[in-house]
Amino acid sequence: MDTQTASPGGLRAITRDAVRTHLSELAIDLFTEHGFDNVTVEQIAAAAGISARSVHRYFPAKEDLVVGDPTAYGSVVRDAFLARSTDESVLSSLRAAFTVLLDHGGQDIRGKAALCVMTSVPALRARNHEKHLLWASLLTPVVAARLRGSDAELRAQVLVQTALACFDVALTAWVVPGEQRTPAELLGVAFAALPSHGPTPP
Amino acid sequence: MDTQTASPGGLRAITRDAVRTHLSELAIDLFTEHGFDNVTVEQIAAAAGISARSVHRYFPAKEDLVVGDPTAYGSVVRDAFLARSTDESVLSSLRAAFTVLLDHGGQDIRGKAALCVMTSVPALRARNHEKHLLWASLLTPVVAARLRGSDAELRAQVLVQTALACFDVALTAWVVPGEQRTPAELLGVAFAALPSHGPTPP
DNA sequence: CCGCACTTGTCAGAGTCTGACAGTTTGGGC
DNA sequence: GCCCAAACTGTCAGACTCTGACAAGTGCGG
Repeated sequence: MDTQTASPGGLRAITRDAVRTHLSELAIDLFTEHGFDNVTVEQIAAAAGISARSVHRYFPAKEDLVVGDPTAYGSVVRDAFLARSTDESVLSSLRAAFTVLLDHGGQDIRGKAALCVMTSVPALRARNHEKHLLWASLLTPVVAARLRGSDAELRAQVLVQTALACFDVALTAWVVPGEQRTPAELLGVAFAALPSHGPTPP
Repeated sequence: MDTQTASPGGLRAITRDAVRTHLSELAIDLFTEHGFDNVTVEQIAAAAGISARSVHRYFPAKEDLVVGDPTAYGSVVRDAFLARSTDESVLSSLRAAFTVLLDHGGQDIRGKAALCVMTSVPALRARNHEKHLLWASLLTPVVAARLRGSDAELRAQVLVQTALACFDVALTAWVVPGEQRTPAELLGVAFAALPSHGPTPP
């Protein structure tokens, strides 16, 4: 039933996740070589030795092969935000929350290959943005709870979207050929571009 | 050849733009009534009295019937930004630039109906984000030219994306039923949610 | 008045995604 | 160890979006 996290109890869910990651890596390799639009789902299925119908059973859309499960890691960012002290500014807490995601993201961010494909195809960037919007719907309520004054909901949306923009820009800058810094460092540079919001926490 | 702007000299281009707006309004009405996914291109074509193939000649994708031409209004924002004084902060200039777009947008923003449909369907929100990314590619160079220090390109991307987030949040808040304020006022509230960037210009 | 460019309809096809059905495999309780 | 229900898979069929090619119609310009 619950396919979002590999519950350790279920043995079938483990193999399902294994097939998912295998299909994803296989597809990303094909996309990087021939281009996203020049690879059909049938070719991916043939390379994996299964039918095209089964590929759509694991991934509802072709773009999900690159973007991954939208529901994953959304609650991770929210919990990381809730764990921060309410003394620091909201943007500092958001910056820390997304840094946690970067450290935790060694699994979901399958190297630079997936990001390279994603940044080069508009349809994939759009799908990735949908995932970010889902994260925003989880983050906005908890952020609004820390704001005072009128229009808390609207201002929370602005702050969350701003943090997501920093996250996106940092990852986009990470995959350019000459770049040497880590994603966490680039995220710090991105947040530093915003107007002062207090000293950066340790 | 040049289909992006209705060059006043061409008489055929005028009718073409008229058909475009007519098709767009017609489609938005059908979408608001039956839902975006429950209306096929053939139904839109039948309602307009033309073939489905011709609809795709005016709009490359079905989503473009709601989103509109991505290339429009991109240069308007850029020129509005360039017209601002370099004394004020970059975010203030961006806020003023998008305010110009709101005043100018009586044509492109075809009432709240288009926005309502757009905000309710994830695929349309994604397509709209692609349009915003095209605007960002025009804005980022001129914004980076006003920044000093290292990583000007990256910091410019952050500021442009932040301004776009404010623009998006303001328009999304505008279409909620109870809202009374104008888009320009909501844009001011959105920018005010960011950390202080100097006094708001007149 | 006529040529020419633009527009339109029709046909055909590729590709994505979904539902239904039947056969097979496998996990887990007894 | 056995058996059943549940899950997985392949195959078939269909709807829909989008694209290219070709022929026919329309109106502007010289």
